[in-house]
Amino acid sequence: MAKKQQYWLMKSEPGTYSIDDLKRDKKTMWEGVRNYQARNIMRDEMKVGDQVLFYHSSTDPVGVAGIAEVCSEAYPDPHQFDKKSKYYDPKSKKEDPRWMLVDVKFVAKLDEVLPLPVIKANPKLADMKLVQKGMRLSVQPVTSKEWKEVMKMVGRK
DNA sequence: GCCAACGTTGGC
DNA sequence: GCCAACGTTGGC
Repeated sequence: MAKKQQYWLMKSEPGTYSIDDLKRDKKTMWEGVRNYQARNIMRDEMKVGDQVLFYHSSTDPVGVAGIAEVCSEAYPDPHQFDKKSKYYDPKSKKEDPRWMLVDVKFVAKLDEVLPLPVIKANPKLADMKLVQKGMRLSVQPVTSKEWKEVMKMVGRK
């Protein structure tokens, strides 16, 4: 069976890690996710080759800043065992890690951020998880329809 | 910086 | 297992 192309949206505060950082690094561990739903998506659903909208939160302007691609299977977030890390989790055991992550690689930086209000103003994107009230998940699914519409809006095929 | 919405923790 | 208190997220 042919593998179906999957799409996601991942949020990051550019002060912590921006699309420019990813462009420089080429590839990064998506560390520090401490939310079970987001973890479950990374652990159970993400596949190498999945396409990712790289979203900048808590900044100006807020919105989609670039495109990335999942480039590893899920594995334990090493920071959860590092006492000095702010992502340290004393309740996580080496033999039973609580937090998983994937690696993500740089694909493209948008010429301009696609701002959240513009996304909200597009009726075709009204069902996007991102624009739902109270939606705070930092890793969330995007449908192929939504992906295509976003690509159209940013002038990519 | 504010605050609404949500998730997690812990007492009972 | 309930739920109040607390912490975090994230838009504005």
